[in-house]
Amino acid sequence: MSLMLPSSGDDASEQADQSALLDLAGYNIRRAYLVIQALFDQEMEKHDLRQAEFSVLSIVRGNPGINQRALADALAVAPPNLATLLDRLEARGLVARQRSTEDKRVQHVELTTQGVRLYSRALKAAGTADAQALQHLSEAEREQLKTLLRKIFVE
Amino acid sequence: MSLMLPSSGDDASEQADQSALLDLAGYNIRRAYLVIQALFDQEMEKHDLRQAEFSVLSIVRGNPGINQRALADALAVAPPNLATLLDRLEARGLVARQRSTEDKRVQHVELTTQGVRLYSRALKAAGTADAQALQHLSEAEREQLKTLLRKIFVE
DNA sequence: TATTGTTATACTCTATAACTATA
DNA sequence: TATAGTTATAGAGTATAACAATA
Repeated sequence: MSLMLPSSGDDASEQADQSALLDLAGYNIRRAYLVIQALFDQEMEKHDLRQAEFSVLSIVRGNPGINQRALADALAVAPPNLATLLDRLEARGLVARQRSTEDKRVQHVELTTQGVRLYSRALKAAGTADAQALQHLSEAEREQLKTLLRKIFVE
Repeated sequence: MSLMLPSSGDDASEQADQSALLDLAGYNIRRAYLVIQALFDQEMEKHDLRQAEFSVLSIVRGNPGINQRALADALAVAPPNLATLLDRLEARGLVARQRSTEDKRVQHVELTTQGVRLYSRALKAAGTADAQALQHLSEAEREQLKTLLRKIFVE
């Protein structure tokens, strides 16, 4: 369609040829990531949660009493950034930090009752964003997509 | 393996349960994106190119004389950010901006000879990063992955 | 000495407002 | 009035160094 463009590319209504980039898996992943990220953010905004905050709630929900080190590892977040993340979530009454009695350097993190409630609603919202992003894929295709993606990030 | 953890999550060698997040396509895409992005950056570093700069070179290579407006649209980059991107690439002698004679507001962008040469090498490097990220996928799986991803970002 | 968590800081990306020059 | 491109700036996200408390 935009093959053999004359060397002038004036027409703004003309779409640029992206075939070289579309051959790269990395570019396709990035483009899909941007779409689903936007849908996700739109849903999470309703709960005043950012991506990283939702991930914190999710890991803590599935691993009550996890310490900050393990939490930072699971999230691939640097410890200083986790500290400020938790500051905000704690100030909102969604998580609680408790100093370990066995090793006083360690802090255990838990969801508060309010945190559990918000996470439950946020998880539904995340599912909604997912469903929107995947609306053109069959159930089998959705499973296959996840399977293929995991082959990239699981060692 | 980490199912039914006791409510203490002390052991730092223990991996946190991420099953709730792994059910979400968005999380799988993000994790895969982070992996391929790291490999890509590592390859591009050899050519002193950032992701956005590589994309600029690629679009301009396939659309010589494209104007900045169309280029910004294709890249999903805000015009102010494209301006500084092009400043750097132009200062390095990789692209050239030429004011249109028909509409003096418009600038056409082209690769210089040096830009073509660098892009050619960078494209190979991008392929290398791609191959590393996809090393556990068969050729058929790689094609299917791209097909599935495009169903997400093509409207 | 090494580790957990914190503070402070810096760098990159991205987004917006305000400007210019042209149309 | 609207558009192409620019400058300046502000906000996220991310990364590192230096520190305090504890082991």
